[in-house]
Amino acid sequence: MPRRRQAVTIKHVAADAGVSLQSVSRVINQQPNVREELRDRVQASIDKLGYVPSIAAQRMSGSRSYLILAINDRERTIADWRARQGSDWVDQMLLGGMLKCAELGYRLIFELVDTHNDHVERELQAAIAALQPDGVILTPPHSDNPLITDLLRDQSIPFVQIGSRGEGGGIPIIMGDHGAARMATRYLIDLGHERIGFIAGSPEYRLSTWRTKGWHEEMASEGLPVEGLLAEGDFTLEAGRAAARELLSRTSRPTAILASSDQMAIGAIETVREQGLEVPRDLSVVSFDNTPITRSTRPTVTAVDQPIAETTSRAVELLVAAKRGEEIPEGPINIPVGFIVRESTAAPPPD
Amino acid sequence: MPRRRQAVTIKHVAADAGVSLQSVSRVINQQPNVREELRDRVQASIDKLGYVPSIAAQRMSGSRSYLILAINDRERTIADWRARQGSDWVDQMLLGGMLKCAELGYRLIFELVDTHNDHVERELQAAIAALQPDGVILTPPHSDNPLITDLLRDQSIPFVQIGSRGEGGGIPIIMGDHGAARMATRYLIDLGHERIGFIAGSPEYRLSTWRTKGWHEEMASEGLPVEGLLAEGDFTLEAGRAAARELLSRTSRPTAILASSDQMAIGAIETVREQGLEVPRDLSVVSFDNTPITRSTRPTVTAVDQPIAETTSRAVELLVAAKRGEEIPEGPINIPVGFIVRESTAAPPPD
DNA sequence: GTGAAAGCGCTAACAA
DNA sequence: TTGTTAGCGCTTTCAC
Repeated sequence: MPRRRQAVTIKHVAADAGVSLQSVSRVINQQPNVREELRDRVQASIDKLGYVPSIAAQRMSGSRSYLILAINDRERTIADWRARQGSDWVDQMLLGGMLKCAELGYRLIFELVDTHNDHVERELQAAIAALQPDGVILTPPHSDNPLITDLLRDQSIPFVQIGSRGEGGGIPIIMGDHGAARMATRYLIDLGHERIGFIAGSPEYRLSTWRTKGWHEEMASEGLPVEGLLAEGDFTLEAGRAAARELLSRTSRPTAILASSDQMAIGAIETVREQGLEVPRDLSVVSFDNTPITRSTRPTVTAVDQPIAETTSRAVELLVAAKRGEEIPEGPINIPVGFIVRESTAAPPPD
Repeated sequence: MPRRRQAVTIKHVAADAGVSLQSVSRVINQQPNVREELRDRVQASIDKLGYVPSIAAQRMSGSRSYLILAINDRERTIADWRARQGSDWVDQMLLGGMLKCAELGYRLIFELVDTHNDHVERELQAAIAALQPDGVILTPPHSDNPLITDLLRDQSIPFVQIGSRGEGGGIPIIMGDHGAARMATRYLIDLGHERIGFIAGSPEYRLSTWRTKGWHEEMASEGLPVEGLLAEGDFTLEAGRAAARELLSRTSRPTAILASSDQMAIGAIETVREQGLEVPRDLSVVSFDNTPITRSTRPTVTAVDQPIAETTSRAVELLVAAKRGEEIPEGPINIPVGFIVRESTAAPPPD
């Protein structure tokens, strides 16, 4: 392989425009103190030669790499990809993140990091050392991992903590989990349900607690009981089945179930069906996530929509703003969720 | 923002091990002419200090960037992401590509490029100039775009053409479209079908032609007619509906339909149903792709499985091998497809 | 087998 | 407002 050099460098542009390297650099970086005439001349040369700065070189000398690193949990992500069950979390992150990055002249690099590894830090550190990103986007369950947040804070790399209230020193963004759980519970209450079961997600994810709390509060606000109506799962289909079996075995069985993931909701629906009941006639089901599968099952599933694309887009914006030294709003940023009513919910059966 | 420097550089390692920068570089790059004793000593320092080379610096001086660029069609990809219909093409590419890259010490960068743009070259050129990738993975419909292949060839950047027979000068990889279409057609013939309709994909994709040819040949091999049994679509659900309407309007209506995408198959199923027919009782349907949705519709869809992850994985291997100057096999590499039988196929109805 | 020197493309700091 | 200088971290010569 021949050693490949940049086809058009800043030198070519400088020569073509008859100015110094510095002036070209200033134009590229939209810095002040450049006369308009000179700026135009340089820009013309850039366009003419089709010059694009090498991010490697920019990173080498300057303080920016124009790279944003988005971190996801390796095990879980690969499992989702392999399962091919239509979880589009990654796609939605790319949708929001890549487009916003492109808009701002950045590039999104997607990385997998293993939470359940003693070497989380080493792994992350390696990615950081290799890429020198200008910012990092953390997703659950990494968002609140102190090994990770400490590392980033120590190196003063701006980072966003998605699904975190922000104890780690990063910029916290949440997708209204608490409010969403209340909203979904309220929807079921308004349909006439009184015994509403809740299948929580794994406690490793903070949002699990927030959602549980939201459900709990909304129930309490109506004076409805929650005793025996809470089960826990790990977001998987199988967990949904098990949790549903548990909830249905109670003497006073729920007429509705709110599940912390689409997969758990679908597992629950299957279990309900196995017990000779019908959704939504005998029991309503609402899920969290709103992945594509909610639209193709029978019945289709009423779901809380996680605004992942918008959240990631916002995350990129915030990181770039932080890098530029702009003001970042105080406190967790809350991206409002959606609620999509489909076929899996109805009024409870008459007693 | 403070100017952030590499925490541990090659200098630190060199100092720690008491050798020259050069020797450290040689160890990192596994070059010959290093005594084992020295190699071990350097490696120990690397591990101790947690040193990871900066790819920016590597790229600056050397000939490698350790970056592989995967190019997808912008418009189509974003439309898929927005539609949230569960297409997991991107995920499968990442699954195969990222894991193989990680294994080989590379990094996969995912990029979107607009085919229907006069500036394809500019866009691609910009990505190349900015990132200086060691290799590029082209996916349809980019794979055979001469604007793109010429550009890459001129710059002697190794590239893989997925879904191409390789006229562009890159490494061609195909996912057995021709054989897969024959196989699927054969499956239907063996079930007893004689009038098998085919919904082709848009001709912009070469694989559309290959599949059509495969179907045609298999039909011919049995002496079965194809007249009035071919319709064309653009892979979308709506196109599937339209194509199915067309096929069903023919005097001698098919008893089975082979569609070039899952979405078109589902569109076809909906149309079939609207006409008062039932799948698979009155008409069988087979699709190409095997995206998650095939498993959650009613009936579930029998499908040709596109081995996207494996293909991408292989693509990365080949690019790295090419970069190393290793021998690349002649002729298109064919990754075998799978065939998943589900509920949408059965014997044809009695006359 | 090992080390020293030059330079990749760009920007920060300073000088003019 | 503009240009000059000195590196960034690494690899490629080319000496030894």
